[in-house]
Amino acid sequence: MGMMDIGEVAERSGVPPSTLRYYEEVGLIRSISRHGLRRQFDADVLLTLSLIELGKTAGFSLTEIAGMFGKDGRPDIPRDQLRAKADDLQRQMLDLRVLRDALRHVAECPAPSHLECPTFRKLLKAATRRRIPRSRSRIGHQGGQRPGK
Amino acid sequence: MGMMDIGEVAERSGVPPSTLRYYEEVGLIRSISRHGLRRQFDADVLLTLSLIELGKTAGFSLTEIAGMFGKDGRPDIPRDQLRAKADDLQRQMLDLRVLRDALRHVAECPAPSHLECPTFRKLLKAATRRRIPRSRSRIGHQGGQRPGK
DNA sequence: GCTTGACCTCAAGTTGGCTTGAAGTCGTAC
DNA sequence: GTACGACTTCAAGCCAACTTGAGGTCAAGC
Repeated sequence: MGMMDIGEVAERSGVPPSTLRYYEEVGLIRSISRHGLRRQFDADVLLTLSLIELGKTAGFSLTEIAGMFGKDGRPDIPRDQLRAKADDLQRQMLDLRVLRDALRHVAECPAPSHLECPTFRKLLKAATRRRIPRSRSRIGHQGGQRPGK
Repeated sequence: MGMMDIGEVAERSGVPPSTLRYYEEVGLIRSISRHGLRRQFDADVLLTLSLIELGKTAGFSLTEIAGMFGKDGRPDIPRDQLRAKADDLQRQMLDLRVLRDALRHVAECPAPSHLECPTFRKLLKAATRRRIPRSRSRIGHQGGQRPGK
């Protein structure tokens, strides 16, 4: 039960085989052997995949994710940089909160154009004040976000 | 002081002119007139731009952002969809929290491979349990996130 | 032993979000 | 009145992150 073939991984993780092959190609995951031609993965790959999904949700590029945890869960990045990343995430959570509040506001407020609504402007301005010159790349294509969006 | 030309907008917002033109092309912002050939923007564009940045940080595509607020701050989306988006954000904040904790853990934990560390696995599994079949696109993307840096 | 179907490889295509480059247009300062 | 430099347009290019397609392989079931 330690080994699963690519189809099973795909089904269990929801990540399509083409993507799994791609992830392997770029070194994010590793297949442990072959059964005929078929890739066999260790069950741990599922955990790695959730880590990747998590990182993508947070707006990191695949390269950044690879760097954070390394392909075997071994980080390539010095501790203080990791802490800095964690702090970035903290800030990003605040941004999300603002956006969430903004959306909730838009959903309730009857003003025709929200840019004219004082409450809305206040929400945004508070966020803007706090904002830092973005260090992180484009998000997606991040990239590419999304990537990836 | 209501009007700024594109250069000033670029400088104040940190968004390059090429991007501003692109945003206008896709309908995210609007120039109010021209001075010669030069686009002139209403000062409100700065607020719209922070809204866009906020949305990108949250991993939305430009299209989604446009839909949420409309190009004049008029949302094109029914209220309950907006609320649903807000709830998505809420969930995303939880994801960020997990990732943040994971990073902090990686920064401190001496285990050589974190996938073997029980604490780490627990963190991830908790997140995995909670996860929902992703409705959202890429991120990042870019890729951003795209990501394309 | 042959068919089936899920896998394989490799190259090319796609999408989103921009950026770059060439060639041209203006308003302002001199 | 001309030189400058910041703008303009338009087409093409670029990167990330995949997906698609053509053509091939292989093990398991019949």
